Amino acid sequence: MTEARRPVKKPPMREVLAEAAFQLFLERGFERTTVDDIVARAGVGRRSFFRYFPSKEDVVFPDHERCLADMTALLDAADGGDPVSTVCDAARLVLRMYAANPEFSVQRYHLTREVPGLRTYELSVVRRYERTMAEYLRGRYVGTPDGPLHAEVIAAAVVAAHNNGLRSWLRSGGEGDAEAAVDHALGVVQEVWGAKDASAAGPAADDDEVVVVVASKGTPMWRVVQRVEAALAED
Amino acid sequence: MTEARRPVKKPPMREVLAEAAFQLFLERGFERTTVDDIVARAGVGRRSFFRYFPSKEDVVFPDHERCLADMTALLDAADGGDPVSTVCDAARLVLRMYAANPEFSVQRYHLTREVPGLRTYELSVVRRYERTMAEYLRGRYVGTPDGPLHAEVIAAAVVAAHNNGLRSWLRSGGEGDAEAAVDHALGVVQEVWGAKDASAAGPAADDDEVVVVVASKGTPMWRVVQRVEAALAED
DNA sequence: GACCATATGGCACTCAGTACCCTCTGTAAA
DNA sequence: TTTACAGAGGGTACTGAGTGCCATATGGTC
Repeated sequence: MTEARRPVKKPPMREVLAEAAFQLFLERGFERTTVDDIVARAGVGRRSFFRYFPSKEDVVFPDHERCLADMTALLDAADGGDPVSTVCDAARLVLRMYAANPEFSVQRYHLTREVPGLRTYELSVVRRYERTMAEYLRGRYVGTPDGPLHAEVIAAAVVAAHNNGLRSWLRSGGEGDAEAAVDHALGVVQEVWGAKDASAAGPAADDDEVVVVVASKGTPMWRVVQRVEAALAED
Repeated sequence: MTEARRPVKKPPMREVLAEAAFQLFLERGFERTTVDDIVARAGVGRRSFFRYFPSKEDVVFPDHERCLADMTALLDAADGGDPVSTVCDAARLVLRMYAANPEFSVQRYHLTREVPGLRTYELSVVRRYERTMAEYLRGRYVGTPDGPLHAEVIAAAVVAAHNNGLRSWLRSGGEGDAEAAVDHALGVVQEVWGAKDASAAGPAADDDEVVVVVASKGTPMWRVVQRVEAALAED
């Protein structure tokens, strides 16, 4: 058996296409760039483009498919623990994908803001993350009253919080601390919906321990929640 | 030529097109129906279709544009009161639009479930409602810490809750009580995020009144919230 | 009648996406 | 070596959505 060494001869066509497409999108805009323009710059046949990307929009989000798979794997592997906390970890997976390529993410952000077709496409991508999280939560909440409802509301809240933190980082040009922004945003959701990490924080406090909260009537609920949360967090 | 007699009452072309299109979508499916099929059945020119509907998908959601305008008007006219409660009222506006034509809504629901293109389009529509609500909340939360974040999270939660109630009604074939389903779902969100209607429930309780809640550590936050809320609601 | 605005139809065009078939190249079996 | 095979990429023609432009009604006004 003669094994021929195989030095990587060509850069993968997928990357060549994505690179050429992104350059053109930045130069002329998404809508004024045709698929023929892309394949011309990439020096390949038109048919090849659609072999690697099912649509022109897909080339703008080349890594989401893998990230969604990662999230599914993370949730499948998650055992016990606060469901909301687990889902927040799943959201952080998406953030890290963005943070891995700051300049690309920022450019894509501006591109997506301007092109309605890309905004819509991004929505469908985000929706898949949300559904994945909601599915996981639904499994964790079986038997509890309004389990599916809670699952969907919490997933939506987590996604909204994540996106808020992510966008504020993207608006800053990728300069600030993305993790911190998202952690803070997710914290707001966890304060309200999370079971608090009592069960995960070492020896759980006795169930007999109690906290007392005093509030005046009419206080906005999330203020009450913040105080309750603070009280429950005390050690 | 000499055929000058035309007592046609001029049924609005928009409705004629929407009717013809929906019939065909139910008969052959959305993707196997071309715009040419639609205009042929409607007996009008192809160009007229795109005059009334910017895309083939739009004809499936002919009333959302008006509903969005209604929601904007409602929020513009809203004064004072609990912001979350106001936004929930805005969501109920959408529900009532669906409930006004149960059979149409149910058929459209099944159509949308099956056709990816329609699902994506619906996402973009829902997103516009969500942004409208978030925009309103952002205005109401100016000056409060993390106002924009709260605005987006609450809007997302309200939309998710609304859609949960709406979908459960649609799945039932439009038989049950849509308002009740959505009210219950929105109630879950309001329990957590709402300021409770103390300021809107007649003579507000004195700010000096207090409630005391006792909870064991590790209690899921929303259980705590339910009890706090119940306590705050007492008269 | 002439005049004007609006509504509609017709036609041609661009471009995304698909189906089908071709070539090329490297590999394994005869 | 020849043959057979497989997989990557190229080429062509087609469908169908959406747009621009222009011609043609229709209805109202002076």
